[in-house]
Amino acid sequence: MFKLVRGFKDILPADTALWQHVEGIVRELLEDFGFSELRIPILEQTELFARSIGASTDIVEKEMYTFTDRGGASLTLRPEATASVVRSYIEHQLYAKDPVRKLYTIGPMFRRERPQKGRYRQFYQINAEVFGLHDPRVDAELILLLMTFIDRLELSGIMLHINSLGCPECRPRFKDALKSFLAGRSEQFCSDCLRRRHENPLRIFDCKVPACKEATMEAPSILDDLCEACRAHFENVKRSLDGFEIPYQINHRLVRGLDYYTRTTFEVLADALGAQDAVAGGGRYDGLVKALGGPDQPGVGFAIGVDRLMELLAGRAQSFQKRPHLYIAALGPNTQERAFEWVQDLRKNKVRTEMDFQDRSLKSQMRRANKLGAGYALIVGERELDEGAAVLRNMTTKEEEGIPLDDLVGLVVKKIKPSTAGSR
RNA sequence: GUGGGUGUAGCUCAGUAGGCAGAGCACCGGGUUGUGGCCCCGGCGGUCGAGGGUUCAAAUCCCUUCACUCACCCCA
Repeated sequence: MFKLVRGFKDILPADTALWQHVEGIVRELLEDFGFSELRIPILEQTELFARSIGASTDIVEKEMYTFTDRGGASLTLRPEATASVVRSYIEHQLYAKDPVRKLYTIGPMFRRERPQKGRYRQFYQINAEVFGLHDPRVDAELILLLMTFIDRLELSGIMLHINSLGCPECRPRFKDALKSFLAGRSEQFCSDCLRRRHENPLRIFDCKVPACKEATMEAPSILDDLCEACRAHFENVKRSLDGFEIPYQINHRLVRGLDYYTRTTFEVLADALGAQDAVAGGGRYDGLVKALGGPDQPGVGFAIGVDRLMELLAGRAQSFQKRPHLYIAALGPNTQERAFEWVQDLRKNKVRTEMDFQDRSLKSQMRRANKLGAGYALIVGERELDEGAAVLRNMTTKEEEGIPLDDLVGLVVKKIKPSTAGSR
């Protein structure tokens, strides 16, 4: 028997209605905020990711699905979306007509990590990116969009963390300060941190080992070392968030995994999740467009981890399942033939209709109507054919009434349609 | 890549001094010769993850392997 590839998963019919619902909400919201959808491919040249994410990051070094295609090119299944969006923005010169662009994209990403709760090798992200604007209000607006989305899903136990990572002006300065702080304390850190100290010192703040956490308590904070422009930017973001009345926590230990981030960074954490508790994350990446060969245009964006979001919504899936409006219980071959025609005509009228094809007992058919959650059952056997009227039963009130066969479809549509608005 | 936990019916899981593979749910049928949910009865359904070993006898003991899962790493 064939099985799923490790770390990959099927999203089964029981869950797809919920996925569609969530995607519907976010699409509507994004478009209200002025975003347009961009559909990008799943494959890119490997070099794109090495240049954007950072050649020495774990993602690029050991997690990408990279292969050589038959023409000899090195291609990679995208591990994230921003690089592709930027590539597209540059390649099609979307900035030429208007440098200010708000783009979103939804789709799967691929990273060959060891799977665990909330982490898959193929996972889904909703990405939103804004190009061409330096204004800190744009950062805040993006966060507002994200939190509004979370709000609409009625999630609780959610926290927003924000930080600033500075810019090429002030971050190197801070890195040096941090390095010299760490210099004399190597015995206080775990082996991972000692490695991080060289590769990406900011990552030390991310360590989960209690001793490391404690050892960094007195470490310098990037927020104290920001240059004047970055400080002002961060203050403005906070002021806007306060204006929106969005609660947030300033977390100077918040670090991004990808190299391209500058200034504002943020993460949405959910305490109902396990170790992988970040539902969304993002920030500003002012140098990326230029670094990838485009004009010197700034960018801000975020990614929502859809799989993790779904984990938080688990249990709600059932209420989004589509249920038939009508189940036709037909008894005997003659009535089945008539019923088959009615089913098609009713569907043309947008009445979700099901019937039985197995010539089963009325009891069985009623059971099935009930199981499917049908709003109504239409019962028709030889007796009804003779009398010229079928029985329409309301499955919740149990009320029954005769429906003349000559205009059955029309009458059923009239009878059922008005009440279907709220039914699923 | 590292460490822990778990693999028995479609699902959730019982089942060790080694001795005929079980329950609940789900599914199908019946109780009601034409009316669903509750109840009752019956039925369907398993190479006990895989391979090897010990034994008269292995779901159970031993070895190997695979998968799933949680955590580390890394990250949405």
